[in-house]
Amino acid sequence: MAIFLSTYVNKVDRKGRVSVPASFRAQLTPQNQPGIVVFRSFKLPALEAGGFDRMEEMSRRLETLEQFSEEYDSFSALFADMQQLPCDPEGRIMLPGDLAEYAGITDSAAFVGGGPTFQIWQPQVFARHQAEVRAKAKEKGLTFPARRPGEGS
Amino acid sequence: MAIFLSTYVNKVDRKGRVSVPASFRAQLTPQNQPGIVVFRSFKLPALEAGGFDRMEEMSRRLETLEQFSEEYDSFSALFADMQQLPCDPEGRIMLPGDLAEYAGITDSAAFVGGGPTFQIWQPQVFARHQAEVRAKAKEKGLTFPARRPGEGS
DNA sequence: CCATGATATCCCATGAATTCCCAAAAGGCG
DNA sequence: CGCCTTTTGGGAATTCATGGGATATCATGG
Repeated sequence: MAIFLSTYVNKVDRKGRVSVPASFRAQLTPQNQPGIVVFRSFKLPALEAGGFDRMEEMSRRLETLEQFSEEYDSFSALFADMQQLPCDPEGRIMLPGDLAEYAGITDSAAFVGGGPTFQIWQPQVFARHQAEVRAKAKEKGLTFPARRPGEGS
Repeated sequence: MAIFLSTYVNKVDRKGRVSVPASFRAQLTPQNQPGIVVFRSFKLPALEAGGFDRMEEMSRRLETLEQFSEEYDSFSALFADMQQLPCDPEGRIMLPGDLAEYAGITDSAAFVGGGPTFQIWQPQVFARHQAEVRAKAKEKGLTFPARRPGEGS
């Protein structure tokens, strides 16, 4: 299973292209489908992304929900919002205008590893968000590795 | 299970490379991935580090949480701050500038064994920290956790 | 069905940063 | 005292991000 780590900030050129970090690409190439799949995050001003296999996984999970339930509908709506972005030979993607706009991305983009998936942010917006999350994590005392649920300190 | 013991101080050369202590490497080589995973400690001016397997475990645990839940988010945020640092053939890693800066590391780094993981410190900062911790432990008369029922030897 | 313009894709070039490779110092051990 | 492992150093080769020009693809209107 692919694992996306660390944060990389790359430039968006005037044609709207951005390099996907090489280490992310390395996680993606094993797939049959080249490129990434992206959709707008529910909660955050950012884009959720992953390999094609990740979306297949989400599709399988969706099937565990009851069809015609409200939950099912809202998640299946996610798939309507997804776009598959192919990589060019140099490993870049073209960020469609509507997605870039949603995330507020203009001249550079932060690729943020999140384990099995990753996100794409406007760098400064991410920096603020990251600071908040880090403060919370500190409160909660998350460590490396995080304590297992049930394994009280 | 890898166990990291003792403290080693190695030099950082002008390219930003440091040797990982040979005994640490010996603990890491059994893994498929050569190299270590590092992130900034929440509480301390130091870097937390471990083998790649630690991180895979985190990723697996993350998969057991519901995506888009708050718990999932704060957990996956840890990955954004982690960096996988591969070893070169001589057993060195490249310490990225932002991490080195966070720990105040410039020309030498202390690798501090911490059992299943280890830390990387600026040597003098670590010396002070070490002294404090020992003093506190003595004061409090710390005890070591007993074995839990049901856990393997 | 063709012409036209805009968009997207490919291909190559450049500079910077990283990684490899070889080799010398330093330290440990018999 | 000499051998072996480990650390350290630097030059060469490679990878990577980025930019621009040329070519292909698509949608639109005629």
